[in-house]
Amino acid sequence: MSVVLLIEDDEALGGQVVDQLEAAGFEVVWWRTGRLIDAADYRDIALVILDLMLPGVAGLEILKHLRRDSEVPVLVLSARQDSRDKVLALRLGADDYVTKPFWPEELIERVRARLRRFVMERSSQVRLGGLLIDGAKREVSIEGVCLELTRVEMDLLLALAHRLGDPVSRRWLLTNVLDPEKEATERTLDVHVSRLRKKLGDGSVIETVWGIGYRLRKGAE
Amino acid sequence: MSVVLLIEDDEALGGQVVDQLEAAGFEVVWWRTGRLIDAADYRDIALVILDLMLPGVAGLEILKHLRRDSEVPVLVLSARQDSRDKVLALRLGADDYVTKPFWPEELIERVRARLRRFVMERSSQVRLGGLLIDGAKREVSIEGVCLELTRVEMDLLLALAHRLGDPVSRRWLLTNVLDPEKEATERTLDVHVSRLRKKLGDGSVIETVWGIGYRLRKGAE
DNA sequence: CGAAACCTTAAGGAACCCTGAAGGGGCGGC
DNA sequence: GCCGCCCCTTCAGGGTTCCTTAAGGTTTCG
Repeated sequence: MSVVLLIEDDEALGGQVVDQLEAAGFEVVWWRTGRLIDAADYRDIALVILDLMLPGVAGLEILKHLRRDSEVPVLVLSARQDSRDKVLALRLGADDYVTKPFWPEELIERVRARLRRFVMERSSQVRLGGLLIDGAKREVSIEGVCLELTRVEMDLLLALAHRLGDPVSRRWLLTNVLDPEKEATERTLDVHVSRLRKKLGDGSVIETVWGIGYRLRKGAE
Repeated sequence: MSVVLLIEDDEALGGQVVDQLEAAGFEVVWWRTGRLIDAADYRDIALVILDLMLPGVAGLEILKHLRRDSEVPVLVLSARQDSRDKVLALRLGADDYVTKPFWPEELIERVRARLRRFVMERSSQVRLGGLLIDGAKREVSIEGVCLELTRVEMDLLLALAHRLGDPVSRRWLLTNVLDPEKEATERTLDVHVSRLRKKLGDGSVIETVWGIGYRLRKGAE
C-alpha cells in the first residue's frame, strides 16, 4: 500500500532513482514505457512519478487519464525548463513538478513529503458532531476548543478522517503514520490509538474493526 | 505594487527565473542589461533581483546607486563562490545573496520570504493586549514603554507577528531571520527566543509548538 | 474455554527545547 | 591602532515533551 510507481524510459536515470527510492525504504515498481493505467492497477499505489518525455503514449495523456478516476498523488519529471508544460501539468492535477537535472536526494525528499502528507492533502476539513478536523492547518477542535495533539496522534486521526467511514488497516497505519524507518511494534499503535481516544473524549469516534484496523464513525453523534 | 525587477543578462537563466516567478504568481519586469535606476522607476517595485556579473554598468554600482535613495529589498545573484563579493554586496545593502548554480525553487522561496517581510513592514501595527508591534517603524512597546530590541530579536518578533496565530517553523526562522549564509545552529535560535521572551515579560506571548517552531498567541490579554 | 487480538497504564529513553555563561567579531571613541 | 561595548553565536547542563516498550488486563472469535 506504500508502493511508488515510476514511469521513466531512460535506463540510467530510472535505475538511479529506483536505487535511491529503495534505499530510502520505499517499494518501487518501474515501468519503462508509458501506458494507460487501469483502476485495478493503482489500488496499491501511493504515489506516481511520471516522466513527461516518453515514447509512445504522451506523459500528459497518462496524467489526464490517471486523474479521471484516481486521487493518487503524481510527481512529474520533465527536462523542459519551459513553464508551459509545468502549468499544464499542474492544471491537470500533478501535485509536484521537478525539472531535470535534479539531485536524487531532492526527489526523494519530495516523495517522502508527499507520502507523509498524502493523507491530509486532499480532505481539508471533516466535521463529526462537535468534532472538527482541519487537515490543512493540522488543527482539531471539539466544541470549538482546540485540542493539543502530538504529531503521531494528528497523523493518525488525519489518516482515519481521510478514509472516513471506511476501515484503515493496522498495517497501513504502522508503515505510514509511524516512522516508516523504525518498523515499530503493533503495540505502539495501540498506545497511540488509546491516547487519541482519551483526548477525543467519550464520544468514541474511533471504532475498532476487529482483525483489520480502525475506522472513524461517520454516522454522526 | 508587487512587481519584481530582474536584472540578468543571461537569456536562458533569465527566462527560467521569469517563468518560475510568474508561476509563483509574481509580476516580473526583466532587464537584460544593467543600467542605473531612477527614483521614478522603482516606485512600483517591491523587490530587485540583481545579477552581479553584468556587461556595462557593474552590478555593485547599480546596487550602490539603488541604496542611495531607496529601501527596496535587493537579492543578489552571483557565480562567484568567493566571499569578497558577498561581503561587499551585503555591506552595500543587499538583503540576500544566492550563488549560482541554484535551484529555481530556492530563489522563489527567498523572494517570497523577502516580499512577505516587505509587505509586513508596511502593514503597520499589531496589538496584543498591552503589547504594540509596529512593523513599519520597527518599534515595540509594552504598555506604552518602548522596548530595546536587537536586530535579530526584532526580525524574529516581526516574523511571528506577520503570521499571527499560526506557527512559524524553526527552519524558516533559521534561514530568514538569522543570517541565511551562516547556517546557524538551532541553539542560536533558542537563545534569541529566550532573550526575546525575557524582554517581553511574563505575558509569554510566544508559544513553542513542539517539533515545529513558534507561534504568537492571538488569544488576547 | 483457550488463543489471538486488542486496551490501558506505567516507566524508560530519545528528541527537543530552555537558559545562563562564555567566546568572538564589528564598530565607534580615544 | 587599541580598547570597550554591544550584539550574535556557541557551549554545557538541565528541563520538558514525546515515542516506544513492557506487562498485565479485557474483549472477540472459534
